[in-house]
Amino acid sequence: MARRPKGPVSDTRGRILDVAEGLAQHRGFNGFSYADIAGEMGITTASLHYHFAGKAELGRSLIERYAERFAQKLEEIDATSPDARARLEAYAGLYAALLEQGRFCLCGVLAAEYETLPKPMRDAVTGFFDKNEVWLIQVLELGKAQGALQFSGAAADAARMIVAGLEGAMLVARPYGEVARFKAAAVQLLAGLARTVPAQPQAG
Amino acid sequence: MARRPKGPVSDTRGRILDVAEGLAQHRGFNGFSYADIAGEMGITTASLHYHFAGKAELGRSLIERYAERFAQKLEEIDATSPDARARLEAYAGLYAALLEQGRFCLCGVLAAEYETLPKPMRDAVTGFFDKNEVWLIQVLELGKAQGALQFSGAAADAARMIVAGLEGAMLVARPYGEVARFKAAAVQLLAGLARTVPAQPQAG
DNA sequence: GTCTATAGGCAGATAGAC
DNA sequence: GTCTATCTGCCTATAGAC
Repeated sequence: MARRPKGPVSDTRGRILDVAEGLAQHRGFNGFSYADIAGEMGITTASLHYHFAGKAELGRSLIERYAERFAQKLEEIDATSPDARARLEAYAGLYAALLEQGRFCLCGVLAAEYETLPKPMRDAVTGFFDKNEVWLIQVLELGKAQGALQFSGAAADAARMIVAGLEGAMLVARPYGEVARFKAAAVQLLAGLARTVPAQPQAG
Repeated sequence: MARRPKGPVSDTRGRILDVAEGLAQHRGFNGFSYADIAGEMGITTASLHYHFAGKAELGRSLIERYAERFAQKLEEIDATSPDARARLEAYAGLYAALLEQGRFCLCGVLAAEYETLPKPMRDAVTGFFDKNEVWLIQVLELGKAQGALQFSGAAADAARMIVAGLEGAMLVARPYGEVARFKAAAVQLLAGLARTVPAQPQAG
């Protein structure tokens, strides 16, 4: 498993996706053009059309590669951290790492312009969130069984709150250009799930 | 106070803003054009330019009106709910009401395309979030004093988590078109701040 | 695979009549 | 205040040479 469908055949395709991903993360899908990609790469827009029939197809590939890589990182977390709480922190760490690279969650950005996206891209975006949710549910249920995590209600609701909280923290941190804003919100968010709270141990 | 700078002089200006606001919320600022507004209103783009010199100025007016109205609603909450927890719930209710009208937070959408926005719009967006934060800090500190709310760390961090959580819940609910998704996440979020938790009273 | 050249459409914006 | 007419520039996309 984990074998790549495409080898490093020409890798122009990959470099196009690299550039496009950065542009999409920073400017949104409606905020960049083929000319922007071509300009940054030193090629022409006609060349881009050789690799991707149109912007819609490029966009779909963009999300699919992004989601694939994200899923790989989740697998790595599973393999590295047996503890549910550590897994959650590593999960938040994926978002923080993005911000520290001066990037943002591609699907968070695309969610904001969801209605303008071509259908294949829309499906890929929800697919990404669905996968995140499934993974988080499994972590949350493990954590509950381990006695390391607590939450009221269904694991699915808690999972959605985590995705929402992290995506939102990233979204709001963006205008300020402050990674610290994201981190403070993330800590605050996960603190609500930790069973042993370090702060005021107010026995009722 | 609270006197409007402009009376209902011609109100074409206001109707333009109404239409543009809906378009911006649904498609993002880069996802609609003067032609879209004009088409929806049954006028021409030249007429739009009479009321707003350019799209940048229109955008700035859009945010300013939005922020003004939001601030008014916060004042109404202050006047209506003396209790801090009720205020927080009313605050989340503002977001829920937007979604139920099939709308989204204008500034949340704009935050996602922040880097592409003209400078005056960027300042207006951060101004909106700043105002939210200031209001929330005051509510959180009141709640702490009342003994109705609890949170670890600074009130400012908790405030930012609330804004992030609600904006994120709205963002992620959007691709699914499910208001319930937002509400579940919001409840989950505020539950972490309530001092008396209704769920498992697990005395440790 | 990459190029030049170009099509056809839409963007934001302006001049000037009414 | 709203219109017609028009400009310039950028957009995605294609044809066809190399």
